[in-house]
Amino acid sequence: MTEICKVYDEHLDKILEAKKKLPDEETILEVSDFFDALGNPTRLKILFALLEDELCTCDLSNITGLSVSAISHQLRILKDRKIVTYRKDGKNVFYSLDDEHIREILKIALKHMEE
Amino acid sequence: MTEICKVYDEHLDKILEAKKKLPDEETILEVSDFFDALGNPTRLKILFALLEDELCTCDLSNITGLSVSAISHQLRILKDRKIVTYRKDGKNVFYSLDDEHIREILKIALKHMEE
DNA sequence: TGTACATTTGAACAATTGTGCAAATGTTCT
DNA sequence: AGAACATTTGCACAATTGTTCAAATGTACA
Repeated sequence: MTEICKVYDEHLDKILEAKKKLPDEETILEVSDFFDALGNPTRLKILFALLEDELCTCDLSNITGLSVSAISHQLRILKDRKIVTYRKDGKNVFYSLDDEHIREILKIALKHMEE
Repeated sequence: MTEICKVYDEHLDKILEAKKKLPDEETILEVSDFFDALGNPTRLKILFALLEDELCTCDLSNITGLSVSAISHQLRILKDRKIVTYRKDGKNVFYSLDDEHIREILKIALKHMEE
């Protein structure tokens, strides 16, 4: 921090309170990674497609119109961040949403946009 | 798309269904912008701090330990994306969360991390 | 009007990100 | 083993992002 800014006495309580209740750095970074994973059009298309049913890498490439490689790269990010899971079946790898929170958050976000 | 990938007959229905239900490009981009705004540690700190109470730019700089300028840049993004609102009071500008969806989503995300 | 201070803005720069390409790996079937 | 095809991976490169610094703008008050 380079600039200095006077602390108002009457703000002091609120500042201390906010500092105290702020989640710790590690949690902030985790939540940030989570939202960051959702904050990309390709990854969102993947997730919205998976709302219906599990799909393989190739299906997702078809649905999104992006290269299989691009989809695979993005799936890795979603997998690493525990947003999707997968099961292998022969040559195919089927991806699906990891849990109910994802579904819930996607729904709220869509609703948020409509207003 | 350069790579071509054979469409399985038995996947065809699921692909068409998913394509049909996918939100349109514009909506996808809006939702993506929304999550993208939440996917950054500095902006998250701002939002978590605002869960308690409205705060001015200077307060937020204190709480996060970042320069006033950095905070102001990030506040502009949150403001543009309708995630925070503000009211002016003399020399100060007080920011607060724009609506209940934000609060709800932040809470679910925190819960999601704990599991 | 001038001073003090809160906030915003624009330029610049390093760091990160998303994609395609080419090659590697995995799996099934003959 | 070899062919066929789904998937993953590493590299490269353009595009985007977050921060700082310096300057501009806004507001209150003497």
